[in-house]
Amino acid sequence: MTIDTTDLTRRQQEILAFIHQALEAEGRPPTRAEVCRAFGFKSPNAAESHLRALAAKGAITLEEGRARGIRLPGGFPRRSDTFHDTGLPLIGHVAAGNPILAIEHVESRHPVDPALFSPRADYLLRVKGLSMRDAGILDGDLLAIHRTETARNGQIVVARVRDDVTVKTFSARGRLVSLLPANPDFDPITVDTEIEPLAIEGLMVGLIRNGLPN
Amino acid sequence: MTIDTTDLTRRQQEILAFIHQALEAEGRPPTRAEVCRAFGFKSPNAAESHLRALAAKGAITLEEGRARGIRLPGGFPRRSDTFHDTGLPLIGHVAAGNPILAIEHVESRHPVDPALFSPRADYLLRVKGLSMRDAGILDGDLLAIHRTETARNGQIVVARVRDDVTVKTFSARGRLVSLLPANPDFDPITVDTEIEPLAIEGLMVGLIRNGLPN
DNA sequence: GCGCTAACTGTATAAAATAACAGCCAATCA
DNA sequence: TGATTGGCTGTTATTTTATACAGTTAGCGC
Repeated sequence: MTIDTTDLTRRQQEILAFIHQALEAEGRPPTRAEVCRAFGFKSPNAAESHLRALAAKGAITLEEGRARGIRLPGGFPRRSDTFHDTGLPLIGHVAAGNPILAIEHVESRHPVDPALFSPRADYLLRVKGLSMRDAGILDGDLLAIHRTETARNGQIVVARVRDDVTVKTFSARGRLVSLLPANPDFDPITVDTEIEPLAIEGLMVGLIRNGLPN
Repeated sequence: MTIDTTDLTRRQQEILAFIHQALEAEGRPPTRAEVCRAFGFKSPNAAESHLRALAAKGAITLEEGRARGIRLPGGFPRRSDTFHDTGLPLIGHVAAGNPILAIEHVESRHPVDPALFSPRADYLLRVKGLSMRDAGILDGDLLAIHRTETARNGQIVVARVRDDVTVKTFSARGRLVSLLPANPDFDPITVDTEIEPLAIEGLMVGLIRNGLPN
């Protein structure tokens, strides 16, 4: 019994791909809220109706009343095949307001083993600018990012503040969170998390630079 | 890196086994309530305290405030063996006087596609020290090296001077060759090539950093 | 234009799940 | 003997998550 994905809409295919990716990266299915965050939906019902549609077409099954009750028919995919032949997705231009992992943003795939990094890398992000220069992160570098929503002080994170995505050093003191650049030419960003939302998109777990020095 | 299960109690091992089993069978970690049902506990706190104990011993990690937030450390089942034959050799301690690519020095192999870099990488070299800090090369980084014996000014090279191997920026003026650090705390090395032999071992074509900052 | 569907926003609420607090009992160890 | 630890019961507050209901907008076929 195979799934016929030809009758899935483009968007539904993206949602399905995200579910696979979440299973791969997190080891468990996403919640409705996590789907919303990934795609930038503002209503949980957007995710809900997509999941219903996928379930109606047999692409997934939904367990009623259970947290993370999304299941893939034919069992849980082997943790290896999905990324193995394809490598890590390189996320390109992260346009403001857009979900970081939307398929449209996958610029290419790089033949890098996610297990090269620990915790494992979920995707690559191309750095623009020199705001983390003194941390050895230069313009054009690829950052290996592990998807997570929590961070500890001193870790370098991908953070989203009001539809703006940046890479900075994380530093929290109570409800105040500072995003520190590693370059005196740039100013820290401080956010009161009870006033402005701050979302951690991921944790830098590695770096890849390719090319000769300019 | 394996988890030392010898310091887990019998009951804790049973709980851990159940978590593995749930992940295998359901494709997601169990909730406290599901642990209770599986073991016949009448209080969710029974499961909670077992999970806390397992987390304290490093057998699992717990994500705070997340449904089914149990994770197995190290991401998931390791499969670093896959790329073993295909990856790039990582050259360890480059003993003075020895050819850099002697088999004895191959510390390990890293699952990296040589074609990720251009020109293609032939091996990886682990950087020691901070003499190239301002070029974004930090202590512990892996440099992707393309074997060549020639270099142009401004390129970062692996050079051997009198049985000493270093990574520096190449700069030639006539018969004088300077190896320039990218850190004001270090001094350039200048060599008169008609007096002292200087050998270029290779050209830096990329960089890989894995691990969290600090 | 009309009905239909996909793809959402926005609001609300109940159920599921986490996580804290206060205990009890038996075994082990100093 | 007292202190500590593992392994639980019982209760409850709070957060997370699922899911229902009521809309909006845009495109597509007729």
